[in-house]
Amino acid sequence: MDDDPTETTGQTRHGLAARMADIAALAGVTKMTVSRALREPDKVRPETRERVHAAALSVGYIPNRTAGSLTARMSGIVGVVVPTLRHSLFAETIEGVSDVLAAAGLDLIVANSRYQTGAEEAQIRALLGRRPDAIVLTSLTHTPAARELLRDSGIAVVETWESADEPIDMSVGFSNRDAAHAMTGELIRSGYRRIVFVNGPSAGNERARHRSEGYRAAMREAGLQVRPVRVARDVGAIQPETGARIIRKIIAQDPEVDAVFFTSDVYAVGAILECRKHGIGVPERMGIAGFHDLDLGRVVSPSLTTVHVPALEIGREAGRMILSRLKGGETEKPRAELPFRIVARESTARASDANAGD
Amino acid sequence: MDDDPTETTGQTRHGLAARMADIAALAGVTKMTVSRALREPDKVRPETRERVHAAALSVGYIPNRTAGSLTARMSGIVGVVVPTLRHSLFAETIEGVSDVLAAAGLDLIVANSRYQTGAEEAQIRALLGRRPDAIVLTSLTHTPAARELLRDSGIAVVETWESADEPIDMSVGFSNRDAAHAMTGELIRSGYRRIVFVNGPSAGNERARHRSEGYRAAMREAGLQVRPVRVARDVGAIQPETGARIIRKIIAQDPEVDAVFFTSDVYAVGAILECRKHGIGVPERMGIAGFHDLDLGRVVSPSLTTVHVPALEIGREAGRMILSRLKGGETEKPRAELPFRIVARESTARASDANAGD
DNA sequence: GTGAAAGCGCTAACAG
DNA sequence: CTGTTAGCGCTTTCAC
Repeated sequence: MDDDPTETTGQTRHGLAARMADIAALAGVTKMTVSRALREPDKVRPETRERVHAAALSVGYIPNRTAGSLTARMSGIVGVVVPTLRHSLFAETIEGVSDVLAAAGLDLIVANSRYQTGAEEAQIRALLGRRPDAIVLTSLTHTPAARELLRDSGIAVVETWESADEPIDMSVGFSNRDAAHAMTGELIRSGYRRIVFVNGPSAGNERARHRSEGYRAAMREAGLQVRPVRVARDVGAIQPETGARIIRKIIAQDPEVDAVFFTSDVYAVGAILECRKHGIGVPERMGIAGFHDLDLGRVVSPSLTTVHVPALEIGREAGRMILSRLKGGETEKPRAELPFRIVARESTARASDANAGD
Repeated sequence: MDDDPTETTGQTRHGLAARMADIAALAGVTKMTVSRALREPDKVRPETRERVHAAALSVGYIPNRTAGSLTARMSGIVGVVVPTLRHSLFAETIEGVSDVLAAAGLDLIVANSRYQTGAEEAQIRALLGRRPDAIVLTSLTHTPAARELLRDSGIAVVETWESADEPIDMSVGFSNRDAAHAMTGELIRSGYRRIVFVNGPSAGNERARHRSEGYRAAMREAGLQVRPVRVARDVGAIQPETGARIIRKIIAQDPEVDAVFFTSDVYAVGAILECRKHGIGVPERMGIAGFHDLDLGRVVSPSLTTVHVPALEIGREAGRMILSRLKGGETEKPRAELPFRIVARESTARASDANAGD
């Protein structure tokens, strides 16, 4: 034996206080054998293994992974940065990542950037201090410094939600352009012609740009007039009231509009309620569509037509990418694009389901 | 100088590869001075401090907190166990914890127990391997082993949501009993008399028991007949359909019932939709109330009367408790009970807002 | 199959 | 204000 941790106290330490050396002493082996018995049981003679396990159990020993990480140069930690946890979609993505990684013994450190790229950079820097084996980003945009930090770190990075034009490393998301295109097409097929798209704040936001593009392309392809994209701006969190305000404005300024496609279910639901309040028939007089497939849309009346986004599956796929990079030593930089789904409900179901074509 | 990390390569390492010794060499000081300059700048002469900071910046040095944790015997990590992330309330609580702790430089490891106490115990065990400075529990029940593990660990533990009868350490929640009592009272004041309470699965669930008690007490106090509490059971996640099914059953079996108080907004919303489908007037013929104040309830028609629970504030308070224990070295075991709020909306707003009295 | 030596990168504690 | 010494608790890398 190379050390006797009990020499001063004469007592074996219990629980978290117990060290590997305590177990070694109890089992009459060295730390190294304890380490093996716990992590690579096959490499230890069954009899020894039993003794070690019994000793560990007797004092409730839980190995200190902080110490382990330091030597092994693998922390078993994955960092996840989200703009907020109060948005069920990001929470779902985290749950997806967690599902896959927890099974592999990896722990998740979750940080939220409060929708500020500056804060995101700070969070990434803090995360890197923990020497994570990988980082998952769900935010929209990153500062150049953040990108450089991540690139230089050499660890696995998965950017999610956006299909980044120039990804740092790996990425998994869906096409916002195609989704907006598909939903616009759905509205056209339902007989709407004078369709307005309401976007979120577009400053430095690829997502917003892609969705606008999808809308415009679909309108052009159908030979319909591309109307100016409106921008929803709310103070703080996204609110239904903003959707209500916007649809009021649209109806006042441009009464011939017959459908509005909102970049978020929250706005769309606010718009539906506002229409009902003012006796504006949805879907007859006005079609309304949203984005995200939140629970809200299922419950509002008329129920909301929307785009279902693969939030959970994005998280799972991000987890899988990390695992294969970590375990398999894969050197590829996969970029996955997952399918979205148009969910047609009452808010665009015109009785006269007029066909777009002639 | 006590070491020269560049002796072999002759090169300074960059980014995450850089060690404190590299910075020390660059700045012409020892590691200890670098350590101080970075963590306790006041204890270092300004001139030296500048040199160290410049050196650190020049190679993009980010201190390795894993190593720091090992020596300092403080990991700066807080573990949070939630039953799921797909429930916005738990996500909100995490965000609250994060708000408070991130500002103090603490990182959150989030684990989810999938609503299984066995899994929770496993998650706690895994968490303890990281030697967190504190653990926040949002789950309902814990295995005896989990409680023992936590107690023996000696770290700060905050149990949230439930006001545990016999807390492991600290706790912050609200009174489910009082909340159910208050909502039942609200229904009575609105003129309802034959009120049924629909609970969640009550096996080993204090919360369910407390809510039942609150309902019963309020009914008794008003001299009304306490009706059998029904139990909602759904496979997997809580679903509106279950609420629909239950209200159908209630109306069929006990037609004189004039109000149903559901233990979750999700059930309540399902019930409202079901009533509308069958032309059962809400709130006239049937009052409906929920619990949690989810977004859903604001949007359904008629809008849902519910109990607002302080999810975010619970998280924040948990964070504050941890900080004061960690920083202040407080030795108390605070138990906070935060206020809920009855949110009266249309689903219980009888035109004949009959007074309960005679 | 098991052990001994060495050290991961940092900080506590004390010295000066 | 700065430095020295001595580990934290574990795993890597050879030996045997």
